[in-house]
Amino acid sequence: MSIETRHLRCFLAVADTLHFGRAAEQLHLAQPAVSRTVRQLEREVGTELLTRSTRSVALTAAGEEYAARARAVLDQVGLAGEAARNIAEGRSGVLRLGVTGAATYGYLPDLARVAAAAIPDVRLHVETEMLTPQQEQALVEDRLDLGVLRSPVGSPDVDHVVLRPERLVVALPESHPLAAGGPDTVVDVADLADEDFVTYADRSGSVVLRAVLAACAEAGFVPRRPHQVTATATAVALVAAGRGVSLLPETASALTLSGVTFRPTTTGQQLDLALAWPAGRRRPVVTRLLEALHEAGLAPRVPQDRPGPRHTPTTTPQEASA
Amino acid sequence: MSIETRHLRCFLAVADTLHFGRAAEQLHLAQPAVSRTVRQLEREVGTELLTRSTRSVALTAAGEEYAARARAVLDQVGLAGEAARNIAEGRSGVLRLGVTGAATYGYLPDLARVAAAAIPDVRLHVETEMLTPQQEQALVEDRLDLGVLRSPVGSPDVDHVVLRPERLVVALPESHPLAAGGPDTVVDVADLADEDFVTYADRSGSVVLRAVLAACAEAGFVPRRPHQVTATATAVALVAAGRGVSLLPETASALTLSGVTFRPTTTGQQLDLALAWPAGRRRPVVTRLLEALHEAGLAPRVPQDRPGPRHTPTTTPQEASA
DNA sequence: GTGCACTCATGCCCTAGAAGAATCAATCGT
DNA sequence: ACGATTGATTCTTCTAGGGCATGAGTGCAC
Repeated sequence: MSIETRHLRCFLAVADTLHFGRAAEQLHLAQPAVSRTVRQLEREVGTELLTRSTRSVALTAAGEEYAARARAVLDQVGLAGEAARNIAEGRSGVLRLGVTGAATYGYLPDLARVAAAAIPDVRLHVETEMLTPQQEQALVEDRLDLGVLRSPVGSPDVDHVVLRPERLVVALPESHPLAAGGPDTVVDVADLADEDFVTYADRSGSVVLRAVLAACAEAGFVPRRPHQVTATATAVALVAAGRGVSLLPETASALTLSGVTFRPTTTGQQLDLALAWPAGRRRPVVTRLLEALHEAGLAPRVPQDRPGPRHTPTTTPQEASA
Repeated sequence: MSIETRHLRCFLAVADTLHFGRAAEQLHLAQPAVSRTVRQLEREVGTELLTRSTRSVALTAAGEEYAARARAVLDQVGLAGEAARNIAEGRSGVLRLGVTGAATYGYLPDLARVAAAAIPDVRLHVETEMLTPQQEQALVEDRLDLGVLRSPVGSPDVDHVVLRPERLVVALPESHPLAAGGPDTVVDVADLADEDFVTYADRSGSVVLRAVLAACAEAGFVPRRPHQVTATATAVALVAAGRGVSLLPETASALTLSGVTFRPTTTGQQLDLALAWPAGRRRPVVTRLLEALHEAGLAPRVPQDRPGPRHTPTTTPQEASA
């Protein structure tokens, strides 16, 4: 046999009242049951916790210590349940978030602010510079809870909601002739034909890269791409250094580096910033965040999670909270 | 019904193996029992902890959190038992110690050193300047575990062992004529007849005061006592300030203050420094300390605690460990 | 000092509920 | 499509936790 919380509750009742009968009453038990249960506990612990002398009861020094710890244990059991419920109902917990390059600067700060305000006890685990397909896979494999990515979303096991249509803007060195006009001066993509381009690297599936190449093709040229980067900040830094120009989603213009100016462009290419989650097993904390974002005007209304494919978690479950 | 450690162990086994059958095996139970117990736990906690899909099992986020906390709870239950056993076997715990005035300086430091060395996890709660009868009463009433006091011990409910016979020494201002000789020069008590004496106050039962008065009577005079103090250090300080002389137990001479010299005296009065504990309920930590003191040559051999009067703890039990 | 009242322990019995066995249902892989 | 695997369900069995009656020890009253 081993120690059950029943034993602890019983012992604590006696420790509080210093009276078996009174303790029994308090526990809605008969006195002999209390006697036996406490004795079992002592036997299990391996030492006397109470000094009984048919007329009175006192705690031994060991019993004092044990009582304090037993109380802590019962508290912890209660708190554990509360913590679990909080997580289950989205009031706390780790939210594993993936973010594409540009959205890190134009959307993540707002999201983080809303999350902190709406969910008292949320901890964000953010992975940035994740391409859309990477995020999709991570969502399906339960390595992410929520992705900030660009549609189109391919996987049927990932649900998403479009946040806003985005145009491509051009990042120009401040000294560039095309940056001469006011901030609203629209730059014709065709005028960039002779520029060096800073683009994302040819990793598989960058939605932005595809849009950039399409915009250039639309304007009738294939961009020269001497500089290829994997992080948005690097692209902007290279532009600031005068190494070329870069077509980026609007959100990237939040990343203001001295020496860089952003201008709207003529391209019809459109990028959709979106939030995505695993279909059918959207975490409550995600649902709560989506609602908060909606209320803050940072996301559209999002319906209940559809039952979805209930994909059996195959490999890695959620990582343990450290 | 409420949550028992049985539920936690069951759940943790499943959380570890992610397999009900395997968990059952590990727990020496049949699979259905595990199923039911985990379900009970979930019902009790109020939320799903596991995602089951007949082919596989995974923890929910709430389950991850709960598992971590449940593990902590079981650990704590184990540690609580260990802590209790340690206290019961005298390897740790609070030792409430009373010390008479002079012994604070001549014996307590040694005792504290030995205690720290012999008992890994002991905490001393020391009350100093306690007169012998005060200590006796505190021992009987379970407000002290061990007293450093002076025999004779009156109460039959207090056992004691004499540490050493002590002579009275005289504390003299450095400039005093009697302090002229070497440190071994014996001072005749009769020569102090015309001095101002610094003595303990006339509180009831100071063994030292009684011995001092007896020594003076022996030498044929009644001391003039313009200064009465309640703390040994104060007495020595007053002597240092040249306000008088003081007869003190040898142990007090460990309290070297500049301006004070100690000299042996001719008096036959004897004081016994002793260790005392409540008869019949000597705490294990005390027993252990007594043994250690014996091994260090700081106390005589002390026998097992006699069964004693097994005095029912009437009023205050041991104070809770803070 | 004797008796009474109080309180914790013990023995016996009973039943609630925990565990086992057999079976079902769902899902994945071949 | 079928078999293998695995968790859930049902029914039965039996353990052990709880109640009742009682005993034993102790302090208190008179």
